[in-house]
Amino acid sequence: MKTPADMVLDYKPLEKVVQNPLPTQATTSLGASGKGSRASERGQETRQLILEANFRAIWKHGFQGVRADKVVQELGITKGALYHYFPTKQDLGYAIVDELIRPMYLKSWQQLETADGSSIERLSTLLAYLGSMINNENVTLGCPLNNLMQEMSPLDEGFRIRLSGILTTLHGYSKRCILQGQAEGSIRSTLNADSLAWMLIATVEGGYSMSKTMADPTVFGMCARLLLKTMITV
Amino acid sequence: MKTPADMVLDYKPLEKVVQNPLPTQATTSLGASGKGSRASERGQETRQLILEANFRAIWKHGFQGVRADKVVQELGITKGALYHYFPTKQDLGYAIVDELIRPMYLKSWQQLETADGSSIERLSTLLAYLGSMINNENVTLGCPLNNLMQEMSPLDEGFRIRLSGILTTLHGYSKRCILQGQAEGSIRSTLNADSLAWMLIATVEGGYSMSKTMADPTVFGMCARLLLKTMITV
DNA sequence: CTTGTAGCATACCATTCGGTATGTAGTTTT
DNA sequence: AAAACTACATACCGAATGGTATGCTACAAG
Repeated sequence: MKTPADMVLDYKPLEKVVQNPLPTQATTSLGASGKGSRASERGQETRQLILEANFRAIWKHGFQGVRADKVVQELGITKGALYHYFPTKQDLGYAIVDELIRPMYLKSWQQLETADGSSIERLSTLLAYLGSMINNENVTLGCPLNNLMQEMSPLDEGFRIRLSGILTTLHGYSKRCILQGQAEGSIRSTLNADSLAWMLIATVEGGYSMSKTMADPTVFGMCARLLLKTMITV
Repeated sequence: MKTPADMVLDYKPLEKVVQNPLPTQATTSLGASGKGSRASERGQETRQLILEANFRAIWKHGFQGVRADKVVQELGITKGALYHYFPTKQDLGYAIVDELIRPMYLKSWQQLETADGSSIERLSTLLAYLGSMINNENVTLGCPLNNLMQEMSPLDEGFRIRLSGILTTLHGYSKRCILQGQAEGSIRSTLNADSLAWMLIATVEGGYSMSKTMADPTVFGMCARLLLKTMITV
């Protein structure tokens, strides 16, 4: 019989969150953009292409390593379009965090509260899903959130605030899921829920980090499986 | 009475590993440098200054973000000296990993094998020591090793190999310490030692990462204390 | 004492980076 | 239909980046 800990590596991805990580278009600061007009539709499409291409570039090269004009050039777009939508590179970076990275992570971690099953099952499903995101091609790219945290937190307070906001939200989802699990009796209640929630996120991000540098997707799975095992009531 | 888990935050740093992280000068590629000569002594001193100043700069700005000539300028050294010792920026980066970062981490983690006390005490001491490295001034700088892993692993295989080598060594220390603890009966023997060793490193690095972005040194302590608690025999 | 060489300093250089200024075709508003 | 505005394209620009070329001094070896 399978324990929840065993489930971790059995999981098969059901959704393509990463491929289409945008729930709804965030409202831009354009005050009077026509709502259904052709031009603004095409414009938003271009804007979106710029965002997504630069997201992938940042994933690999880091924010400082990205040359935004070269990135858009490969889309057949020129600097004109780039600086039309994003006056500075910083604006582009903030938009990528707000409109791509944040929704992406909230969507997957929110399932700790909203999905079916027991707390420990939801945790197991999340960890399995996160593990399934890693493959041999992208393993050395690591976790986009973690990458950006490492690079930008000491350099730009705007980035740090945005990223810590995401972490705080993930921590909230995790903590409430853990508390529920402790009430259900599936999670050891001697473990402080607040600390355990931080440790969950830390182990996930750390596991990604290990897999990334070891160029070995299995390291994440080992961490995730063991983390789950240590949480479960003995 | 204090449990090992409580010890984590009680620790007071005994050694200044970071301030003087260099055990012995690594042999350079200089074939025929006089052993005790004045000139080469001064030369090695300059080389060392360049290494350490750039280490600190990389810690904050990342490897790509560092302008090595500006860094040495603040030491009153010019580009001539810099490029005399390090033909390219990459050479400088590799030297910093090999001669500063690697010895620094090996020295602290090796105590998992060499220090006195039970396995769980040595683990507790290490985690406490690592936690004591974080203060309000440097919290947003994070862990130099983790920073470099995140930034450089996907970009430069030379960096990745060096950094994964460090991780492998830390994993070895950890695993043997854990196995010994399981033999002693202080660490839960139902936990796979290999996986647990990875999880230890992942949680440490992840904890640093969380503290860094949250700009809150206590997060690391929460993760470390709880990690220890989940390992101990119940 | 000459010759070589380590240990720098100074000046120069091509490329790149992030950004600006300007033009213009199409679209929307009035 | 005129005016205004959006959505780009093109060309240009100053500063920074990473590096090179050269020269000069002190010391060490032969």
